[in-house]
Amino acid sequence: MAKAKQAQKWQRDPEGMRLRILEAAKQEFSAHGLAGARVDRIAAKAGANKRMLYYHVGNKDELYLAVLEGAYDKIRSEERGLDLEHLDPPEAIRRLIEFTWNYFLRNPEFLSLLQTENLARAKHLKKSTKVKSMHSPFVEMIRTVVRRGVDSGDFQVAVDPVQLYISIAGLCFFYLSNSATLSVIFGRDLLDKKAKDERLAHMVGLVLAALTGQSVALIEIAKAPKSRAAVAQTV
Amino acid sequence: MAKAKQAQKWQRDPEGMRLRILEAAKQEFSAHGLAGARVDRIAAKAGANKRMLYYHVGNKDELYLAVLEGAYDKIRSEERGLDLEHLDPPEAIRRLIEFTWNYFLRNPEFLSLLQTENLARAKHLKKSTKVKSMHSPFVEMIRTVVRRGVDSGDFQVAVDPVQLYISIAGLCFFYLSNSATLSVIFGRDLLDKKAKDERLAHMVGLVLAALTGQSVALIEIAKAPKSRAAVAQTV
DNA sequence: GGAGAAATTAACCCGTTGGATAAATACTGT
DNA sequence: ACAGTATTTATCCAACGGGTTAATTTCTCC
Repeated sequence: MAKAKQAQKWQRDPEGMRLRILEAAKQEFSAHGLAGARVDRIAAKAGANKRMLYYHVGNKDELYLAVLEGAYDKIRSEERGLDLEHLDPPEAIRRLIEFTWNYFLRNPEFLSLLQTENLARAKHLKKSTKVKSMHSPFVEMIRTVVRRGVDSGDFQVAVDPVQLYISIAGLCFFYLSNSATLSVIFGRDLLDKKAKDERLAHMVGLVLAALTGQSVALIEIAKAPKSRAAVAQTV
Repeated sequence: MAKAKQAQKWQRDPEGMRLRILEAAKQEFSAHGLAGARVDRIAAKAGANKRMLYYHVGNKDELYLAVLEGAYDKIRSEERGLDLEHLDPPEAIRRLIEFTWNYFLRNPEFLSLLQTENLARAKHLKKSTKVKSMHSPFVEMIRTVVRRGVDSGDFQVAVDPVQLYISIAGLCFFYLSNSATLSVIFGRDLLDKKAKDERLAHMVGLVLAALTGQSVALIEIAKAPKSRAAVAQTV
């Protein structure tokens, strides 16, 4: 048995163990939801023992909350790196949409976790002390962009930054988190490369057109020849 | 015990029983998800016996699928009554948004069910033969509206009806289905009357502005008199 | 009014699951 | 090298949950 050798690899490594547990838990919770998640599977996936979860993190609920907090922590910290301040307003909005879209694409477990937590009506999140304090300065970042856009004349109207953010997140989130049922309903694969490119173009066009009033590059549906066209068309 | 009397009320009523079971199951599944739902609770809520579920519908999965199909059936049939054909395009879009928004508000279990099913990557829905055939002529309805809008000059650009529908649904869906976590994050109650009114106005403004290019009535944040600032300002 | 089918109930079965107990093993400082 | 602590493992179990078996009641139609 190579067991001995393997075991050696991470014997007595509390930090690493905790991380592996959280990672495995993230996978499990996002794949099966809170009730569907199996503690033993998490343990197995983490190369650990069930008892370890309780030792290092706590019971199932605490484990779940830890995963959730970690997920929020991650996106908030990436958001902080966006520095929309130095872009001209329309470009800043475009970048915000692209970031959100790509983040959701890169982190599908994040979407699942949010869905799971919302099905529970945020019961667990409400208990979190950490998350509340994260209240990212993100909203202010957006508010500033909007204000600058209005001042410069790029935007025709001042939008509530929270509404705008929810709209952008919603456009991205719904498409991705519901792609499974939508694909069945509409009979198209919404996750192939072409479809995703089109979606991004559509969203950027929609939001920018609404803000600037220029339907330039609005919605690209005027499909071109064979290429993914998807491009817009100035009207 | 009034038990005897009560029991009399719906003794031997297969149709009614099936309906009560499905209704109870809808509640349970939307409240707890598939894995979290408890067959016994459904039975109790339906005023039935656990065995009855298996007798009338089948096992837990079949029950779940039946609920899901019922939910889709309901929204599709209501959608058919929209007759957007007789409205001028911008008005038709406004009505579509309002319908979607109100339907989601009136049927929160529908949102939960969709979330649940998407967490399962539509595993069950794919097995449904019924749902696929429902592929509502809804998309065509929207396509027609868009085409008319372009022809009349109301809309500046032709949008893919599926993208448009997903955008509208997404704007409504995300706000409502994620209101629990969003409320925590942003520290506002997103479900009070005022917030909901603002949201509807925002969405209508956003979509219509994008389509027509008229930012008129874009984002209505130009709230009235005494209400708490946060208001917009037409620029 | 009674035979047979349909509907309903009560009781049980048995694998699973979250969690707990206690023992073993590795590491630390002295 | 040894006492004490931190980490890990091997088992156990009581509760629960989905599903089944078999008996009971109610209806229907003759």
